[in-house]
Amino acid sequence: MFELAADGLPKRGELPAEPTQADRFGKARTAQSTAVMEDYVELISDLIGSGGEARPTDIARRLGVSHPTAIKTIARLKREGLAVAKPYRGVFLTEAGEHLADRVRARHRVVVDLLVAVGVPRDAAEQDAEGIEHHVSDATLAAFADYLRRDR
Amino acid sequence: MFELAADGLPKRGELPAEPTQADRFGKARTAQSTAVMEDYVELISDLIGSGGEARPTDIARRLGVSHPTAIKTIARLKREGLAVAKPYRGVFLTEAGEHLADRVRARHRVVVDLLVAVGVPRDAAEQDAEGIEHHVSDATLAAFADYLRRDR
DNA sequence: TTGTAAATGTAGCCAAGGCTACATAGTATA
DNA sequence: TATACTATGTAGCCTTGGCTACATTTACAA
Ligand SMILES: [Mn+2]
Ligand SMILES: [Mn+2]
Ligand SMILES: [Mn+2]
Ligand SMILES: [Mn+2]
Repeated sequence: MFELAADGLPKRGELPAEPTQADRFGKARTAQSTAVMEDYVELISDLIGSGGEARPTDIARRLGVSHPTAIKTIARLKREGLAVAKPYRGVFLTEAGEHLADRVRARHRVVVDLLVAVGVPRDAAEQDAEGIEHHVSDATLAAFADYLRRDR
Repeated sequence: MFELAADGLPKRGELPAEPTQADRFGKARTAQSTAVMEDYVELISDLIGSGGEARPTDIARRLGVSHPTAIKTIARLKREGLAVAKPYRGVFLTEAGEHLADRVRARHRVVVDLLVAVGVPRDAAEQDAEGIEHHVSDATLAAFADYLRRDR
């Protein structure tokens, strides 16, 4: 079974060898696994930025999930070093969490703007961006930003 | 708790009332839950279309997952009426599965083309499309197609 | 201050989608 | 045909991210 890439085509020789279809699917799965945490840190940052505090109940309502679900995901954020929270006090972001929130928010905005710029109706753009954003790589994000700069 | 939308803004009165942030997150989660099945039916259709048969081992290798994982997901496809398979025979798509595969394949192509058209490098476009495609609504897809028609 | 409502937390369940280890069935070859 | 390799299937485990039901804590108002 050597000398055959996963898509069935013969390898052309030396490495690095272009990414296989399996690589692409794997990366898409990885991106997906970070999507929930990205939405949480973005939302927590927004809540703190506007109202002052991010309570689990508010987070749950805004995300449309039950409060135990929100609490469990917040526990994961803490485990991963993105947030801190003490019982009955609000949730706060660590430095790492803030940085992630900033990047996620910027990317969200660029994705919506790009969609609108190519003609997607505002509502659909807002809706679809919520999922699309988590699969936009740095290279694609840069291309989107370039396009928007050229376009306007 | 009446008269307040989930984002804290007062409702303007009659229905339908614009989608809340919670609605958007919810729909993004729904889209995600269909992503794996979409990739499977597209791949099964491709394998049958080119080689003639879609064996669980080939499916697993192309997706970059273990074969038990592939078999379990194929079982789900059968449960949902998208595929049929008998032990030690290949996997086949039902009418519904074929239709889904056709739509998914078309959408995949449009997404890649759109990304390339706005300036995303080919590699990044191929990669990111694998995740993005599952979050592109019909409205957005139509806008993409329009853009491509205008553009070229 | 005391009583109630809201917020928070805990326990325990589920399905999806991963995995490894092992068993069985088919296929090809010596 | 006997044997070995490959493909398929099964069992059992894990994590994520949902949920409901119930317990506890806090905040607020009477
Ligand atoms: Mn999102
Ligand atoms: Mn977002
Ligand atoms: Mn895909
Ligand atoms: Mn695809």
